[in-house]
Amino acid sequence: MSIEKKKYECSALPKGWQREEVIRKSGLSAGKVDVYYYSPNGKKFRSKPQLARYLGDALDLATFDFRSGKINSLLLRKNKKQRGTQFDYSRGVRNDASLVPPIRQTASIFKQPVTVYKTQEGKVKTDFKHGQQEKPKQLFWEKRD
DNA sequence: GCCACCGGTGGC
DNA sequence: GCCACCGGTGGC
Repeated sequence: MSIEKKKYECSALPKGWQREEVIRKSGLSAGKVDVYYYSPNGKKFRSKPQLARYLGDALDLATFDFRSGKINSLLLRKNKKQRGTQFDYSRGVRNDASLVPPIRQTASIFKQPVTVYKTQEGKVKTDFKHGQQEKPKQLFWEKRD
């Protein structure tokens, strides 16, 4: 059947991430479009908070519009409650700018695989459905040519 | 048991 | 009233 389902690369995200639109075909909400994302290793994401938890500090989603899959600077103003653990990057901090948000989303700036470790910040909510803590994981891959 | 899918609602 | 988010479950 021709259920509209499309899964494409998402340009606003690092290489390998895909965005999918699924149109609901029945029920009261028939016609509504659900948006999902898939990490390079195939994990499915249903919401921006879920994405943010997974990406941690590796990518700043502040201007990322989950629904459209694009960067929308208007989100900066209307931002919801931010965790207190935000770092003020605008001061004269000397950092390796390429590794610290905000990260340019257009280019593949990671020259090597990036591994993110879950740190012991905010307590994760009690979701033990999967029985184990997430292991360190590779979030993106280098483009090969 | 998993997961794709629609329902329900909290927060705006 | 809308809609982002996520709960719950039917169907496999």
